[in-house]
Amino acid sequence: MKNKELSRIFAEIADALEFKGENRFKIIAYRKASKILDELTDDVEVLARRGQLQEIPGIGEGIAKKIEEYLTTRGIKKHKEALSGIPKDLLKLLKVQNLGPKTLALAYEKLGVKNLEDLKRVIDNGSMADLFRMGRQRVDNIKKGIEAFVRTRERILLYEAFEISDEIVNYLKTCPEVEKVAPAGSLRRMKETVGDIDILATGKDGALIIDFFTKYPKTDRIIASGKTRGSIVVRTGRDLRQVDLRIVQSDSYGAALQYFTGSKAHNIRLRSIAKEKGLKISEYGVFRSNEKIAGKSEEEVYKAVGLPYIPPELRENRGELEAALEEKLPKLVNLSDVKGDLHVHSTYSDGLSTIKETAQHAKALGYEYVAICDHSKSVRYAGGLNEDRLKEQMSEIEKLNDEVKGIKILKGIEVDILGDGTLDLDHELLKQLDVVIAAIHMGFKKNVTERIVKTIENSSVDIIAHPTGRLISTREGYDINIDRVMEKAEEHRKLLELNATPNRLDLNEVYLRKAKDIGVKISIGTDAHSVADMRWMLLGISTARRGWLEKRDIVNTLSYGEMFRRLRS
DNA sequence: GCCGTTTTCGGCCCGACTGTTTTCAGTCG
Repeated sequence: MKNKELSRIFAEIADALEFKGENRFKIIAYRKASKILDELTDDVEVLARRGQLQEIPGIGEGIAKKIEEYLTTRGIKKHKEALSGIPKDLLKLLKVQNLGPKTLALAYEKLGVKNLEDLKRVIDNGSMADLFRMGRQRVDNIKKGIEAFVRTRERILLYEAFEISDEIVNYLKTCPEVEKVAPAGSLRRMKETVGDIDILATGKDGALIIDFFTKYPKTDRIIASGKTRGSIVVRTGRDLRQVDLRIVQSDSYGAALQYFTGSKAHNIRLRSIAKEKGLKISEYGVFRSNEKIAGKSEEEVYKAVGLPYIPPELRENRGELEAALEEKLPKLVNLSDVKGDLHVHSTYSDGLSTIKETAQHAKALGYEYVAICDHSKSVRYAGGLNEDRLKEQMSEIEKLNDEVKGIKILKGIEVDILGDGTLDLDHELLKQLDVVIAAIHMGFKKNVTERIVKTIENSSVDIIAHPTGRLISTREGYDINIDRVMEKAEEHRKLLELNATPNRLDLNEVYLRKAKDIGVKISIGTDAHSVADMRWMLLGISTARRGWLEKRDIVNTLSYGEMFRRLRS
């Protein structure tokens, strides 16, 4: 698929045009096209062949032609033209905080800055500060931006962001001026990775709260501090991470929460809808001329615009506003709908908790069942089970099922898919298990689609684990034809896993939505290697919600009996 | 560059903070 390549090219065009001071709406259009292509599950080449490119909202005549140009000539003239006269590494510097396109262009034209090294040099030798409208302070801010640019990873995993934000939220709760405080931003939307951490608070004296905020013990430095907004950089282990706090009065809480939760694209679209109705939305409320008509709660804000409440996980401008207008929003699955975890490891392979501990923990979580799915023998580094060890485990589970009441322990395995698409444990033995999850852990580049298809056709298999094999921000995932896998899974009524491990979340939200459209059911498993990891179910459910999934799309929301019938059907 | 039951031209969300300025540009979210 050429989707990602094209996405990158349009992002580069946007950056280049921004640097050159082009019309900003044109830049927005290219950015939007880049995002669309990045999230598109259909092959852009197929759409182009069918002449359907312009059916995608945000792709018009100009961009469609450029996509076609790329597909036939392997290049885009506009891309080359936009980048011409710009040194290769210069645009990367747009990611440096406090250094925008205008300033960068000035530094390039007047001082010949071509890359990070040049930028550091002109800052240190003082020539940067002599530029028009610059000065010591602005240069100093750019210098801090460079430090962050070098030291901060782009985005962190959702659960890491949670840990940071929880601590700061709890700190803020100790401030007497603070009334309400809650995380917002991509964290509240439960996006798989989070950039900056956004927190919203209400209180009468904003300046006092911001001052308290900036005194947070792990503050590395203060970026901004005013009456309604503060911004600090906190030290989190080896990394630095920006945290923004916004303060509003409590009668604007809903409007502010809505606004700061985003996404940006969702808000822009929402405000356009409001504008069409003669309304104006800001973080302070919904206004008709100068009269405030809503703002206390998010429900109130959406209602004022004539919409039902839209859950944060859906707010990405991926059709949720249209669905809301038509009263067709999905009834999203909730954590409380989950009746069991279908992928947990034990001390038999590389897990840290015993089967008994796992069962008791599952019971405490309110589950009806938990599936013990340890690795199979070819995953040597994880102490995978051979046939004999698996039989031992099966009889222990049978014993424990008599001993531990109120929870069903399922006999399972995470069996390895070998290079030729066969499994590494005996077929007859697998047939005796309750749950068979099949997974690829080796040979990521070798005929992956064919191996998975063959596995789906294997009657002893119930679930395909982490179907794309991606590791968030470290590994791309297998070269896989996901359409073919989903169609086969649907045909054979097999389940695809939503693996809830923080750096997997595989299937991702985009593929989950596709699975739902195709009619493939999903099994959420935490892949827990200790009872504490079982809390990751929340990440799984959040990702499912971001993929528009409802209770009926997920098998482990079924009661034990129903779930078991579904596996055996 | 995209888009259109008021438009094929003229819009395109809205506001805070900072630093450099005597009224605003740049950056960010």
